[in-house]
Formats: sequence, C-alpha cells, structure tokens
Amino acid sequence: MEKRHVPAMVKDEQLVQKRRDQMVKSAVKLFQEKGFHRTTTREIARLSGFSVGTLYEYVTSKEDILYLVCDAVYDEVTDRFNQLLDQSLPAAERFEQMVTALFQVMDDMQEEVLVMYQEAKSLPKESLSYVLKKDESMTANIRNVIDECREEGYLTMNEASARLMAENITVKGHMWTFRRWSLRKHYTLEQYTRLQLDALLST
Amino acid sequence: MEKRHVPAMVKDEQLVQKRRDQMVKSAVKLFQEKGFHRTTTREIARLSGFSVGTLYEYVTSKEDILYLVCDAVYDEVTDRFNQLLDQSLPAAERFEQMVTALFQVMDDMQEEVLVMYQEAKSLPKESLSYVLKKDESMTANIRNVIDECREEGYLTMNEASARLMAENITVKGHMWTFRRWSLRKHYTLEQYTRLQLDALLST
Amino acid sequence: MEKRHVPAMVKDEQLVQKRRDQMVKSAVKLFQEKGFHRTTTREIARLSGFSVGTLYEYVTSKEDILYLVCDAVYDEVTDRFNQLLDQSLPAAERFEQMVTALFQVMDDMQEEVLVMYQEAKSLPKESLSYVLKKDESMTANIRNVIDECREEGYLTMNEASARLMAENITVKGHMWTFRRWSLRKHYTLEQYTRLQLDALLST
Amino acid sequence: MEKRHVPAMVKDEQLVQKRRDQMVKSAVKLFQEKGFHRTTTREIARLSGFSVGTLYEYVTSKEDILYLVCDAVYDEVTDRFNQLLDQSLPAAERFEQMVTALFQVMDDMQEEVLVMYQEAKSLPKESLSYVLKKDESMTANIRNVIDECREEGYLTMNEASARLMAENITVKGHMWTFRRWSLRKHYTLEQYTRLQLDALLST
DNA sequence: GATGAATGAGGATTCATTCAT
DNA sequence: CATGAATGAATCCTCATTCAT
Repeated sequence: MEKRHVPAMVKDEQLVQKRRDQMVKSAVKLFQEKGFHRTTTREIARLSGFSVGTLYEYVTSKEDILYLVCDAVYDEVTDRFNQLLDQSLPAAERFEQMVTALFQVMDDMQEEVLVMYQEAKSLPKESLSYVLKKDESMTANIRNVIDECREEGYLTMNEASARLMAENITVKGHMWTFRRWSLRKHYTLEQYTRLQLDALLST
Repeated sequence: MEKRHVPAMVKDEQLVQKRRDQMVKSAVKLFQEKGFHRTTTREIARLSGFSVGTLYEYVTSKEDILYLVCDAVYDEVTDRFNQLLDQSLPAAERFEQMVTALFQVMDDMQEEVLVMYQEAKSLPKESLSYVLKKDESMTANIRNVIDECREEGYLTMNEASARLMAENITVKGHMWTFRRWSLRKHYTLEQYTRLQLDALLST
Repeated sequence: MEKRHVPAMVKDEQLVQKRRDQMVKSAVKLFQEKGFHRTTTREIARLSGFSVGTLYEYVTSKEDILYLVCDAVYDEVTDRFNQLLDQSLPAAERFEQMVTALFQVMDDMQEEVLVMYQEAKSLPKESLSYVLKKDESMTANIRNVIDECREEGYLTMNEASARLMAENITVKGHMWTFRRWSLRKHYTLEQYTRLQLDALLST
Repeated sequence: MEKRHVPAMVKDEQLVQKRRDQMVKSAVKLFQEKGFHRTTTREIARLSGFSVGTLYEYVTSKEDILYLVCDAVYDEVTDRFNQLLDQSLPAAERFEQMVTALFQVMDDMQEEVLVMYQEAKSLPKESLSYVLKKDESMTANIRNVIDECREEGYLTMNEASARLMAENITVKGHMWTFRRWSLRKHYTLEQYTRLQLDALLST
C-alpha cells in the first residue's frame, strides 16, 4: 500500500524523516492531552524543538501532521505485531499467540492508538481512507491466521463467521484502549487476554 | 442518575425543552457532517431556525450543546432499548432478544450514536463522566440479563467472564456503528446479529 | 435650568416618576460596582423589580438611565446642600458653614457622586453639557457666598481669585470622594473639613 | 516600584517596546475620543499601523493596553516633572518651581492625564493598585518639597496640614485637566498657576 | 402597562499559515 | 535551512433594543 505523499520544502530526506519523527512524537503527546483541534501548530513546533516556520518546511498543513501521526502509529503497531508472531507454531498456539500479541501491542501503545482512534475522523477524506486501508490490512492479517487455523482443522466456521471473527478480534484489541476506563478496573492485561481467548474459543 | 443542570435564560420550561430539542437535532446533523469543532454556533442556530442570540438564551456555551446531544442520544438509546425488551421471556430467548434489540437500536440510531462516540471526548470533565456513567448503566442492564441467564442455567460462566461478556456485547453494538464502513460491506443487520449471537453462544 | 426631556411610553406621570426612581437607585448601585459599560439593562431591570421590556417603557436608551442618574444625583446634592445652608448667618460663619455643608453632602453621597464623576463622560454630548451646567450652577452658589463674604469684608481678594476659590472648594468637595482611598487613611471628615478651611482661610 | 509584567509572544525586547509605544500612542488618542469601552482592539491596531493579530502578539488582553497606557503616562509625567525640578534652589523658589512644573506637565500632557484619570477605574484590581501607588509616590515627591520648605522655615504648618497640602497640590494639578472646560474659559496656565500659588501661600 | 423571547450587529480573541530576513 | 513576526479570517459570545402577546 503506497503511502500518501506528504510534500516537504526541505530536500534532505534524512532530515525530513528526523524532523517528522520529532513532530509526530510531540503531536501524539499533545493530541492525547488536548485533542487535535485544541492543539496549536505552535505548540507542536515548540515541543518538537523548532519554530513554526521550520514546521511548515516539513509539512503543508496541520492535517498533514495528523496524517503522519496516524501513519506512524499504524506502522509501529504493524511492526510490533509482526515481530511478536512466530510463523512456525502449530495452529492452536498460533491463534493464541496472535491474539496475545495484538493485545500486548495495544497495551504498549495505548496512547498512540487511542489518539489515532479519536482523531482520525478529522483527516481529509483521502487520508482517512488510507488509514482505513491500513486497518483493513491489519484485520486481513488476523484473518489469515484464522484461515490457517481453519485449514488445520483447529477452528471450524464458515467464511462469514471467520471474517467477523477477525473484525471482532481487531475490535477487542482496540477496546482495550478505548474502554480502558472500564476494563482496567476489573482486569489485568493477562486476565483480559485469557478471558477474551476463552470467549473466542468457547472453552 | 441526576442530570447535569444546564441553565437557561428563558423561564418557560416547555419552550426550553422545545428549543433544545431543535438544537440537538440540528447539532447531531452538523456534528455528524463536520464534527463538533468544525461546526459553528451560528450554523446550529440557523439550522434550528433561530438566531445565535436565541441559541444562547437556552444554553451557556457550545459545550452545553454537545452535552445536550450526548444526554439526549443516551436517553433515547436507553428508552428504545428498554421498549424492545420483554421481561417475561425464558432465558434463551431473553438473551437473543436483548442482543437483537441492542443492535437494532444501534442501527436505528447510527448517526446519533456515532456522533456521541466521536465527540464525547470534547466534553468538559464533569459532563464526560456523566456520559460514562450512562454507558456503565447500559452495560449493567446487559449484565443483568446475562446474570439471569446464568441463574436459569442457560449460560454457565464465572463472574469475570459474565462481566466481560456484557462489555463485549456493548462494544459489538457500538462497532456496528463505528465500523460500519467495513461491516456493511459484508453483512446485513440480521446477518450481523445472527453471527454475533452465534459467536457469543459458541454454537 | 430646564431638564432634558426624557420621553416615556407610559402616560401616567406618577408611575413614570416611581419607576424611574427605582431604576436610578438600582443603576447607582450597579454602576458603582461594575461601571456603566459593564452593567446591563437586564441587570438594572431585574434589580428594579421589573422586566427589560418595562424598563424600555420608561426610557429610550441605556444612556437615558445614566442621564437620569446624573440628574437625580445632582438634584439631591443641591437639595441637601441648600437645606444645610442658613442664609442669616454672618459672613465668617456663612463661609465655614457652606464648606462644611458641602463636604458633609459629599460624604453622605459618596457613592452617588463618585458614580456621576466617573461615568458622566459616557453621556451623549447634550446630556453631558446639561450636567456640566448643573456643576457650574453649584459652583456659582459657592461663589455667591464668597462674594457676600467679600462684600462684608470678611474675605479680601479680587474677582479672579474669588472665582478660582469657588472652583477649588467644589473640587475639594469632590476630592473627598474620588481620593477617598488616600484621604480616609489619614483624616476623618471633621479633620478634613477643618484643615481645608484653614488652608482656604490661611489661618 | 516593580511594574506588572505584561507578557508578549514576541521575543525581541526592542521590538516589543517599539510596538507597545505605537499602541499606547494610538490608544491614548482613541480612548480620549471615545473612551476605553467604546474603542475596539481593531481600531487600536489599525491606528498603530498593524493588524489585530499583531496587537495580540504584544499584549494578552485589551485591559493590558489600558495598563500600558496608564503606566506610560505616569512614567512620562514623573520624568518630565523631575526634569523641571532644580534641587539647588532656595525654599521659596523651590516651592513655586515645583508647583509651576507640575502644572506645566499637566498642561503639556492634558489628554494623556485625562485619559488615565477617566479610564483607570476599568483596570483589573491589581493594575489599579499599581497605578494608585504611582500616584502616591508622586504626591510623596511633592510632600518632600513641602517638608524641605518647612525645615527651612519657609512654610510653617503641622504634619497633617503638610500632608493635605501635598494632596491639594496634586489635585490642583489634575483639575487643570479634568475641569479644563471651566478653567480655560477664565485663566491661562500662567494665571492659573499664579493664582493657585497665591492661594496656597495665602499672599 | 407589563412581559420576556427574539434578534443580530458587534467585539475580543485565536491560530493556521506566510514570508522577509 | 531556520526563524518568528505578521496577518486576518474565523469564531464564540454578549447585550441593547424590539415587539408580539
């Protein structure tokens, strides 16, 4: 999936990457505290360690920053998730591992995921659909594991159920972040993972 | 649960209710299109059929409007949900009915629920916790049905699982609205309901 | 000096007078607390015990109220002042009595005088010059006493000095209100009066 | 006396000073014409030669501007006053010189002093008391000259009378501005000064 | 005569974006 | 490349005044 190109005035690619990383880091923190709309470009620049003028050398608009944030968060989520997966395991363990990994990543990246969840709607249409595609691709990965489990006979369910299970797992991951005000009161991550696995596998 | 009092300049309670209803209706529409922050008080007033000045006779701030929206949406969700429930059914049917009812309400009130979901975070702290309490109480209702099913032996699971199931059902309801871009492509409401029920009951 | 006519919708002259008295009383209190510009017509109406609508039955604009306030204050100042004067006294005593009376009235009507002093500048031109005329007439009264004292040989000074002495006395009266933050720290009204009399008469 | 710090967004201190000088100059003119409340920030910005946005780079609120005006006026009054004083003169001349200097400054800075006089009450409490302190310090300066004259035997009066004389002189200075509508009709500055000196010294 | 709901022009303030240095 | 001062459109909210009941 090709990324949406975000034009920069500065040519040095390395520098562009570095500055944008700083911006994303600051933006995540600020968006989390005050939301996208209540955060000013000045604040993002200041926290990033440079001036507004500089910020606009690396980005065309405030919305670009939000896009970069969403993009970066999704990339890191995907990376971490993939790193936790071990392709060689047998079906039963693959499934458990996959869910555990997903929830672990969501736990590690709570703030970032939450920000993306709550602010993505402010993206311009095109960027939004790019982000949704990333989500779909993540769900597709989950779906793959499910399908492999089905092929190995570990899970028995039809097409439609498998697809929905993938969606359900994605959402169960997300809800660990967006309903944390409720869930953390009653479960640790391990308990949450265990119980959701039980529910999914109807033990 | 006591509502947060929203002061009005106008004394006539009937009129206050009427005008606020108009405002809420307009606000839902506009918030859905452009989000809370991109919607102006003028637009809300115009769409409601009166002037900004009048709007501020019924509300203290823009945030009040958001609060009224969230409050109204939750009230209607709860009302409709309760109206669809039939206390006299046997356990198995009660459970199905409850889930079906919830999803039905979510489907009927997609826009409203979605707006509340996406904009509630812009509420001032106090109003936000009021809204969260409403959510908790809704989940508690679901939990009650689950507990009755457990008492009747229709469902067997421990405390922790029951609690989580309630949360899961709530979220499965919500996700029908916030993931509709994905779910509608593959399922009708009926299919979605059937499949989620199957998943919940591990048929 | 003919008063500026302030038109009213209501015909009953008695009622007009009564309502305006209420308004003036409320307005003085509010103007003193928050100044003319920060006081709203709604507040004046409420404190007067009737509605904004009613207020505008007795007055054409907010500025009218300020005019009524200034007018009323000046009238009462003049009344009280005159009542304290005893025309039959000999020169020396007349002078002391006049100054004492003036200061006494200023002390009694601090708030009112201060409000008039600080807000009169917000009057429309015409009303302002009416108020200034009242001030001139008050100073002229003082001047008369001075002139009588000169005629009786109690005071010896030329025309220009006499005129200025009248202005000085007027201002010494006013300053007891507008510099009260400083003067009250060091003098009682009696001390202030005594010392100013000494200064005027160069004892 | 430490000034109240007025924060600016712009870092360049020189520029801040320059822009604030422009603002103060424009504000004095506008406040004089229409008063603080009837003057808009836009007008001040326009007359200063920049935009509203720029204005708010140098000031936090409209009240800040009023504070800057009062502060600047008092500083200039004090400066000019001190420059006109000659410490080396003998008592009698010192006194005359001081009063003459004060009245001269008041005459030179009529508009500014008047504005400060009429609008200071709109300052927030803290700024107001700062301005009052400046006034006290000015009066204290006058008092010093009086005390020196007493020590040199040129003036004989007790403590309380000396203090009041200082207040009286201050007010006689101010009244040349706030009663100019009356005083200018009858006196030139020189006449006014001469007559007030006579009155003070009971010639 | 009294009421108070409705109006909308007006005002203070913010902030994304630009551009000269 | 970096800076940060300048811009002004946009936005929330207020309040004097009106007018239908």
